[in-house]
Amino acid sequence: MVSVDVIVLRFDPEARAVLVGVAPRAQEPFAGELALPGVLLGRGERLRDATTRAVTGKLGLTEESVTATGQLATFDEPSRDPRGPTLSIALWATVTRATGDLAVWTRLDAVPPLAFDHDRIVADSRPLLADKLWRDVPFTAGLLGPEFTTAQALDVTESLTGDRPYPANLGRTMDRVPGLGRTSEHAAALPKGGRPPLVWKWSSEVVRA
Amino acid sequence: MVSVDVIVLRFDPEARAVLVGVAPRAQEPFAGELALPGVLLGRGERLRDATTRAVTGKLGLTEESVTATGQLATFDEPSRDPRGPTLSIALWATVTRATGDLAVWTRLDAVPPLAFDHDRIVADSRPLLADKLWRDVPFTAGLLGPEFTTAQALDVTESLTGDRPYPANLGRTMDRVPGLGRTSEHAAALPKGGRPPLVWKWSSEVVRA
DNA sequence: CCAATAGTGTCTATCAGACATTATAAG
DNA sequence: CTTATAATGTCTGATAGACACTATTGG
Repeated sequence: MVSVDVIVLRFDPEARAVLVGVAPRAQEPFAGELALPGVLLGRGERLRDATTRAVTGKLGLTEESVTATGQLATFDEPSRDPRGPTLSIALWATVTRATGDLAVWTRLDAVPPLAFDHDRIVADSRPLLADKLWRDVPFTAGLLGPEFTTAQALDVTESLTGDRPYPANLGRTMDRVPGLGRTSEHAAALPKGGRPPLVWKWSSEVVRA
Repeated sequence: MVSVDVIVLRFDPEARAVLVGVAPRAQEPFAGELALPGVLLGRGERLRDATTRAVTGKLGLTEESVTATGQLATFDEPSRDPRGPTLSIALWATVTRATGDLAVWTRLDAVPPLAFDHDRIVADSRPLLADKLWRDVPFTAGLLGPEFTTAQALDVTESLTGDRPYPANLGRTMDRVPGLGRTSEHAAALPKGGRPPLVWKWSSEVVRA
């Protein structure tokens, strides 16, 4: 018995934070409690397919809203599922907002208690996710989307690593990310005033338009 | 069906290189061909236990010769096993020389063609292993043993990363590894002359004496 | 002494961290 | 002009890379 449990991440520009998608469980065990979206891996099924199946089935998102996926680690505690010993392969998925969204979105830095050993999965995975930012291009592009502002990049970095870098330093980091470049465009003016932030874009090889 | 395939590593001071333990397969498919030691994961079995089972069963080493283990990645290509779709969880194990050794030891930088998708597992895992050296303490200590010389540290680094660092620079790296320290001891004199190398040791919290 | 090996001091380039200063917007 | 936000120039300290020089052994 192998289950696939997914840490679904989305950047919310309004909340200025990275959110994790969880959902109340429909069945026992832990019925009604919040849990990471997970499915049992089918025979011969690819991990990538099981990941989108979990995201669409348990969170109600569409297949197109999944922008990137990847592996995290495997959890093998035999007592992690009260129904019997199961292996859990933890994966990440980055998604965009979609219609039919049934998920409960919680800030990555304040995930509520979850069913099974999902608290542990989230806790163990956080440093792995923080490490991917600006290093793993599909992850970073999936999370931030095809274009974004410096201010949003700061928010995402703060959500994942726990502290906010200086803008000048983050700019240097981003200049070294392959496929990412500054544009001369400025984003729309802010509601409360202030200088409009610069827009960054991925080259066409990295993200499909 | 979940199989556990292990990259078994041992440092050979005579060969001055890191070696990988493989063994000819006893059964079809791929009978007679070299392969990584692997076993099917039992129901409720821990990955760590399956790893030692593979190392002792397929390579003939003893349980005590396994000094450390850990995860690498999961391979899910459905056609990787001609008997049908299986998942392979790749793990690493560091071992010491043991009596009853049935393994074929090949240099990590010259692994011969292997059965299944094991060539791919080795290729994909190499950068992961190189990354662990001097960063993952159990891995490094398991590979080098409780004490070792600067010259051996250079050999291991060259085997894993592909190039040989300058001794002064590697010394600085090692000074920053928690639990590792220089001693004032010198190793035995070398056969061909030359200054005897310094000995490094792990503190007692890191390795059991 | 010479050949072989190892250890150490130090110069340089690069990078991460930190701020002060300047720029652009709304009210 | 004030408040709010963003961008940039630049100083400092840490680290990685490179290499010359010194040290210790066997023959």
